[in-house]
Amino acid sequence: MTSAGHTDVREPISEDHPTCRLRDILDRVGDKWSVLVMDLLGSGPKRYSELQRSVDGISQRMLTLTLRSLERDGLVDRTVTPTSPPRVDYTLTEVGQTLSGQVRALIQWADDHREYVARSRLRYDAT
Amino acid sequence: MTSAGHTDVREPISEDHPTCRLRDILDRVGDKWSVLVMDLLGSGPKRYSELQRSVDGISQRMLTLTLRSLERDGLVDRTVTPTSPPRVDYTLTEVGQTLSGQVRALIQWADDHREYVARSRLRYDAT
DNA sequence: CAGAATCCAACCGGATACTG
DNA sequence: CAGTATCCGGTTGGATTCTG
Repeated sequence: MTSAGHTDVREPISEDHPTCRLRDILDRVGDKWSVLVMDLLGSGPKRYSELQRSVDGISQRMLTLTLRSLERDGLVDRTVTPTSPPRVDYTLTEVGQTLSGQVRALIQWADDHREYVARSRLRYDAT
Repeated sequence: MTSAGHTDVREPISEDHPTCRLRDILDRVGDKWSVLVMDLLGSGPKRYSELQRSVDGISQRMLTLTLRSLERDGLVDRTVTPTSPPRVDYTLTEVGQTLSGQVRALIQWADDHREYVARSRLRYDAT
């Protein structure tokens, strides 16, 4: 589109290619902590400390960054109860739940093909 | 399961938690280049140089690493034609195609919610 | 053409310490 | 309790050079 002279080779993927504009969504799904947190929130609202205890190995820093990011994207709601000490609850939004569903489908795929991938790797590594 | 004394708090996510064993699959989906390469291969076999031209901005190093990784997992087939100069074609395997389908579903989700996410971010950043 | 190998800068994320 | 701020080591990936 930008220049002439192409034959039948696909256009290079650039900024306005659909796949690229979806990068941030894919990053989200690929993100270790986001997936784990969304998975936990899928079973109901959780407090900050609850998440920290449940997501094994997550640092305070990463939990906060992950929640902020999910909140920014409208996937998670943050509810502050200004008691003392303060209480903060996190919930999946409706849209967050639909993404969570997609992730679950992906997890299903992985489950269905775990053996296959494992065997492929063994075979490949034997070379 | 490992220790007593829990109330109703979920078990911490550990190595043998399903979500963790699927980490490598999610990493694959979240990987910038893997998704782009699989997307391209979805429309038919491609040569190495063809991929390099089509995937805008990918370095030789990353293209090779990505293809090796996809091949290792049994998602991509590599066919060498030992002419001179050599010719190498890459194709999605059957399993690779099914994953590609999942990714497409995810891309569909992102398409359906792009506006929502964009607006969420604008609102959040305005704070 | 299709890679392999090396080098190095940038980013990521864990650990730690501090706060309203 | 629910964070924020700072430091810093490890990994990632781009640029470059070389090869069958």
